[in-house]
Amino acid sequence: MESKDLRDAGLKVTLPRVKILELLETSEQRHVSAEEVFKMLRDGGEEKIGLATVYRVLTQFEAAGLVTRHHFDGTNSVFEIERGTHHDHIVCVQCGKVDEFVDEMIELRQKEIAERKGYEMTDHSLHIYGVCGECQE
Amino acid sequence: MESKDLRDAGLKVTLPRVKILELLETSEQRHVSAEEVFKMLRDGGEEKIGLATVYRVLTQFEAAGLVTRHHFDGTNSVFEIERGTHHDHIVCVQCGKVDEFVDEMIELRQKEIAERKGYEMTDHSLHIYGVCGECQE
DNA sequence: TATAATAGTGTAATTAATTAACATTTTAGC
DNA sequence: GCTAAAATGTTAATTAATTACACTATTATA
Repeated sequence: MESKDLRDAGLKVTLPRVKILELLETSEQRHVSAEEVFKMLRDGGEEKIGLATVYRVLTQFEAAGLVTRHHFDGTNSVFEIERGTHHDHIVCVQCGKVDEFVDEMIELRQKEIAERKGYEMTDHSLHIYGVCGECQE
Repeated sequence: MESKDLRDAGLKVTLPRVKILELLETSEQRHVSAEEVFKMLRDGGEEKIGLATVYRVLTQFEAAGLVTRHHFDGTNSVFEIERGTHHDHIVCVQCGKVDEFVDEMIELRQKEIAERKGYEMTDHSLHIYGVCGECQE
């Protein structure tokens, strides 16, 4: 039930928020841009929700830890619903498909590097770009 | 001599290109945005070079392999002159300072991960975000 | 359940980064 | 030096994202 998650996040339960959260939870694509969310809402018959609201809601969700924002390559941000487990991404440069992975060794090395350089690490982002199996033909 | 590099890259030798390349080679900051390049040119007395030219030239340099484009966090792209050696970045979230590092272990693991997932790796980007020593006070 | 206080929304306008159009200028090879 | 092809500067257009603001909906509480 999405209303629970919203309330827990200290957000009022409103139609746009419920619909967007629902959409993020059920979407085929796990990584969607604000524009895409907007279009998907439209396609789902939700015609009254404005684009600005989508941006606002996604930003609030990010602040509340419900979603994570990624800047894959350049253009626009994509959002991903939070499932508690940290992971990095591997993105197909042809079709845009996104896979996920975790590598404890890499995680550890990063912490060490930050420390060695005198930084207090707050975050990191690792993206591998490549051509996925299907696009290799 | 910059003209040599430009010619080798198959680009005509023009004043904007020479100036921009020179600037990238001598700048204190190794990572600069197009706007910053533009301002630096202005400050250096080069008042006729337009912002659009700066963007164009930087994009051409990128295509020619003379510079690398990075998308640190969201907003705008920054460019870095190519020095042959690959490296990743650690960015201070307070002051924007950028340090560099290389870790062979991480490099290797990434290749393995891409392979395991069936991708032909073309590139990768690893950014560690944190608070640098100076900003920790 | 009614209601006031507060927060959220939609529309339209705005900003910031980047790109495109196009007339003019410059470069490189002859 | 001359000419074709490429590059530039100015200005306008795009794109992603944010803001202003009047209006509406939610929720705690009576």
